Amino acid sequence: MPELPEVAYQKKYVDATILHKKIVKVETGDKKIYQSDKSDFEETLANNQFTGSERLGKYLFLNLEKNGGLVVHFGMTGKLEYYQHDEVPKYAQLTLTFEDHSRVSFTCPRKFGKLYLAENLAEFQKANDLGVDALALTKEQFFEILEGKTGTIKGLLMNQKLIAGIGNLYADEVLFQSKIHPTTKVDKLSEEEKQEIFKEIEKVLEVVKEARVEGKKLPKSYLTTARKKDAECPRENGEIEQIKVSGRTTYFCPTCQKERS
DNA sequence: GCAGCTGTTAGTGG
DNA sequence: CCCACTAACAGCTG
Repeated sequence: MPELPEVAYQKKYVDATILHKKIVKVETGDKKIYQSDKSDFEETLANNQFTGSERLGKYLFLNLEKNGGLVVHFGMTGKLEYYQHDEVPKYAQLTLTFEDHSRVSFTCPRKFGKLYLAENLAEFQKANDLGVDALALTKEQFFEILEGKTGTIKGLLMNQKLIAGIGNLYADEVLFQSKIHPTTKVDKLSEEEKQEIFKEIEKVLEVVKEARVEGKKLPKSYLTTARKKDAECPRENGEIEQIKVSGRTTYFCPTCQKERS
């Protein structure tokens, strides 16, 4: 459940399910998920309640009535599940029982997720060196971030310290929509190309977020729908290629996205 | 059986 | 310091 659009969906989900209910029981799981002592989480959450939520990049901040809030990072497989029955879902790493007997579990099979306690989101952002949220990014901020960078554009887009919220999938999508080769060095981009990438960051994330939140499919013109070996380019310009960029599997169309010499 | 995967981080090396 | 690459984390899928 990881990149910005999927976390936006989780935000909508918790807003509709777990707010304003008193937490009467806290059950914690594997210590590695918890970024501070489990006892701190138990003490903070018990007899408390969530009053709202905020998203920053791939992180979800669940505001508590007292003592700050709970921050969730979903890793690659984490999600929040709200339910009324007794069986706790498999791979639950945190389960909260509310006064009305309903429950929420943070499940995380691969245990790449993380839970934090924080005073507020701004403090958390600072403490964890997170960049500006990809959907709050202004053109001026984006151009400033690009200034003086020498690495690949894909590596930059995925760097959470610079821009928070874009991962492997949507970095590829933004570059496909912008018709820019993923290994293009940032200092080789023209002003028009930078402008185009900025425009597509906002567009791609809005379109995917809308699709995730409303449970709709992605447009056929999206690379994300053709993200596998031997797939056809959505613009029918040949076969999609797979390479490694910044250590991550990368899909692109060699015809639409020309490599820089 | 084995490789690969929507994420992050530590370590290495250029 | 910046950047690229690798391995590691753990479970599931093809």
